[in-house]
Amino acid sequence: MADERCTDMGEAAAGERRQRTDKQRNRTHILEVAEEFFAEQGITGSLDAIAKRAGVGPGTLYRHFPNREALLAALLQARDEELEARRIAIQREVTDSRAALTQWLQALDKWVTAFDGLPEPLRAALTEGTSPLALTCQGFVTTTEDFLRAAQRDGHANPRVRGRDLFLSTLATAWARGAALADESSPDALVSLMRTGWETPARQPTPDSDEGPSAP
Amino acid sequence: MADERCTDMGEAAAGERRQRTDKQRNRTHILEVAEEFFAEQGITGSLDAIAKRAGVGPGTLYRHFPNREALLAALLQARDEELEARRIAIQREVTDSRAALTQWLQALDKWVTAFDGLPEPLRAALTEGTSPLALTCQGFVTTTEDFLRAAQRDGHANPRVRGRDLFLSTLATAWARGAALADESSPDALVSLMRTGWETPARQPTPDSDEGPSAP
DNA sequence: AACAGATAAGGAGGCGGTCTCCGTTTCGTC
DNA sequence: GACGAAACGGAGACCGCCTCCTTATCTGTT
Repeated sequence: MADERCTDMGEAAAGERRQRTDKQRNRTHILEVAEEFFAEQGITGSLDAIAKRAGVGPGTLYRHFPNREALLAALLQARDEELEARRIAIQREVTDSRAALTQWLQALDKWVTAFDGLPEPLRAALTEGTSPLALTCQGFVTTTEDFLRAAQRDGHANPRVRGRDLFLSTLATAWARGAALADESSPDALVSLMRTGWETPARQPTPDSDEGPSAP
Repeated sequence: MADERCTDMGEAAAGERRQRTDKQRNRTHILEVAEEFFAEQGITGSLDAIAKRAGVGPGTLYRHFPNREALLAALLQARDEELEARRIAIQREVTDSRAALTQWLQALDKWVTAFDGLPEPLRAALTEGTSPLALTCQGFVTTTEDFLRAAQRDGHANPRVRGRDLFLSTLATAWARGAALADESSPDALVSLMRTGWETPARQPTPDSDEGPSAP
C-alpha cells in the first residue's frame, strides 16, 4: 500500500535503474517459503531457518524484511486484498445490516487466524503504531465501524459498542482459541458470547453501580 | 499446594535433615526481586537479569525455579490465597447470585492482571496441563463454574454458557487490555461486552444457520 | 571445636535465536 | 566486455535460556 514494490516488475519511475531481477526473485521466493513455514510452525519460528530453507543468507532475508513484523505484513498483504474484496462483496450483496456485520466479523476472524499466533503481533501493532501491520489493522477497524454503524442504525446492534471494541474482541477471541481448554466447543462459545454482547440492543443494561465490590 | 516448601521453616518431616537456611533465604530473596522486576518490566524480562539483581548466579535461580512458569507460579501463590479468601468472602456475604458471579469475575480479572503479560502463560498452562500454573487455573475454573451454576439456577445467567468459557473470556479480556488501542475506554467496553454475553438469559439466541457466509 | 558428608551456590559455557557488517558476487548499462 | 552499483552471503557479535561441574557452605555428629 505504502510503496510500490508489489508491482509485478521492478519498473523504475524515471531514468532510474531497474530493480534487479534477482532481488525480486529472492523476495518472492522468501515469501513463499515463509508462508509455508509459518503455516507449519506458527509465526514464532526462527527467521534464520526460513532463510536457510529458502537457500539465502540471513542477511538477504533481513535486507528484504528488517524484522518479523515486516515479513508478516508482506505475507498478509495478499490476504488483505482478499479481505477487502470480501468487504466489498458483503456490502454489495448483503442487505441486512445485522447479517452483514456478522459476516464481516467472520471474515475478519478468518483473516486474523491465518497463522498460528497472529493475534499477538496484531495487538502489539495496534498499540505501538510503528509496525507495518498497524496501518492495515487501522483500516479494518474503520471498516468494522462502518458495518457496525449500519447495524446500529437499524437497531440490530447495541449503540454503546464501538468498532474498535469489536475488532479487539475478534482478536481476543482468536487468541483464546489457541487455548480452547482442550475442548472444541469453547471457540464457538466465545464467539457467541461476544455476539450476544453486541447483538441485542433491546434490554436495558444493568446499572453498574448496584454491584460494585465492597472489597478493594 | 503440592509440596510443603511453603511452610515457614524448612522443618523436615521425619528424621530427615533440615532445609538449609541459606537456601530458604535465597528463595525468598529471589522471589522479592522477581516480583519487583516483573512488576516493572512485565513477565517477559530476562531471568538471568533477575538472578543478577538478586545477587545470585543463574544456576541458583534455576535450581529453585526450573523455568519461568515455576517462578511465576511461586510468585502467584500468595495472590492465589488472596483470591481464595475473596471467593469465600463473596460466597459468605453476597446473597444475590448474579452479583456474586460478577464480583468473582472482577476478582479473577484482577488476579489475572497481576503482571503485564500474565494471560499468555496462563492460557498456555490451560492447554498443556504440565505447567505448575495449570492446577491453580483449573481450580479457578471450577470455582467459576460454581458461581455460574448458582446464577443460572436463579435465571441470572445464560444456561448455555460454561464456566471455562467465562474463565477464558476473562483471560482474553485481560489480554486485550494490554493493547487497549491507545484508548482507556476499550477495557471496560470489552468487559461489558462479555457481561452482556453471559448475563441475559431472556432472549432466544438467533439461529446460526440464517446468515452463514456464502463465500468459503 | 573440629570433622565429614550432604547440600547448595556460582558461573563458565553450550545452544539457539536475532540481527549487522563487510568482502564478494552478480546484474544492468554503456 | 567492462564498469559501477546493487544485492548477496555468512561470519560473528550479542543476548537469553538453561546445564554442568567445581567450589563453598551448612548441619549433625563425635
